[in-house]
Amino acid sequence: MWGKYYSVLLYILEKAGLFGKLRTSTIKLSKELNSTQQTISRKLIEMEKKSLIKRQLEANGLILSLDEPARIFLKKNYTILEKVFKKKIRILKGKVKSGMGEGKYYMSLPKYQSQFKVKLGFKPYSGTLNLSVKDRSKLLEFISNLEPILISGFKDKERTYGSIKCYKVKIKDLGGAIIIPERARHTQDIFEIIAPVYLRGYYNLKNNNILEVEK
Amino acid sequence: MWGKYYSVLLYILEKAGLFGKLRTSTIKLSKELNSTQQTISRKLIEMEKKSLIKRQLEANGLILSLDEPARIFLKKNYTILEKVFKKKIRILKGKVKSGMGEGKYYMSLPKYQSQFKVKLGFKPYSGTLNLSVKDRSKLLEFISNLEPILISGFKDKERTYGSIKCYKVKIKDLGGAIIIPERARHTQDIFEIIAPVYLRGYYNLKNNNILEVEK
DNA sequence: ATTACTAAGAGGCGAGTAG
DNA sequence: TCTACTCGCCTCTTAGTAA
Repeated sequence: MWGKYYSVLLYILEKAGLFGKLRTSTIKLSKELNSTQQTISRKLIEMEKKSLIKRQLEANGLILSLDEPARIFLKKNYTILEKVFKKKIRILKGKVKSGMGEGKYYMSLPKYQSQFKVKLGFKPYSGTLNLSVKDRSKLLEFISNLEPILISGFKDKERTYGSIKCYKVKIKDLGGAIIIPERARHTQDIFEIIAPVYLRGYYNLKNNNILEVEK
Repeated sequence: MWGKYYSVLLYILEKAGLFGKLRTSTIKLSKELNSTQQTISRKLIEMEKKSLIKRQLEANGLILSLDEPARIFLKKNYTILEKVFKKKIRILKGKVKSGMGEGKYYMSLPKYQSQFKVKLGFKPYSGTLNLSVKDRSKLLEFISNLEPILISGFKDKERTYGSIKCYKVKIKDLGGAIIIPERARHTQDIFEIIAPVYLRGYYNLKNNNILEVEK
């Protein structure tokens, strides 16, 4: 609806707040918004006509403030964004699945192991537990506001071992981590977790049991 | 920067979340966003080229999801809006000023008095205290997230008495209210408060003393 | 210094329509 | 049905410039 004016509105909001006044000039605005003096001048006039802003000409520039319809418009935008960004998912449910044993192999490599111990604060059991989610987006959303811990990759004579991103989580009463190899097929809906113990044994897990991972 | 695509991005975000997928069609989108099928089709292609979205053609429509740059862009927008809308100002400072005695006259009118008692929960002292702020925007911002309580106006033989908006506040240890007559000169930087007692006497206030009004 | 008009060119929009 | 192309129309942008 007023998308054309959105960047200007947001700029005024940021600099002056909902009710404040902003001393500026069309030249300054054009630089800050990657536009031209002429375009800003015209837009401000249009916005004033549409009651989006109040505009006051001064000797060396102008004074701008938001008008009521713009305040309502921006608030509505905020409400939509807030719904998404404030929703903090605390729990991710996964279904226990069998892996192919690659996890066990990689976890056993000393160059990874030593980093895990230092960066995660525990010495992981030398194997991973595979969990599946309905949709990979669930996993991505869950980790999106977690701090990634980077385990660096390395080379030996034969091949290259990629780096791994870890996200610390709680698994029932244990501290553990979700691990995501940097270059892996990100297509499937399976992720791996590690913990100081053999999780399958420790919690007596069978395939297709549900396990909750918590922030 | 991507203002042109903002409404589409916001729509996908709202319907699918940051990582989710949205089954839709260009026709459906065009209706929801007040545009045309052609324009939406073109925009989606452009957005895909700019890596704003992922776009998957299906037999009867398409599947859309946000791509990383769009997630970052939307998050940045949210952060700016959040700073403004989350900032809850809890205290408003005002400087005590002399009024012209009109406050006392209006507050004494029984048709206002009875409403104050019922709607505010206290019987106000029959006078108002005038406070000035540096800038009226401070006042507007302060009351912007408070619930207005409407005191209706009335007529007698001689004239009309306008309605009044009240906002409950705390004044030190007292419950009181900011009162804003509906049709008053909104130009000046003075507002009035009422309380169950004569505030000037109760707190021994002199002109130009600072008084804090709290939510 | 400013703001803002003019005019020409760039680019977005949408009806018609193909696949 | 659906998506997406073409093309005429129209709006928006911006250099030049007046005030």
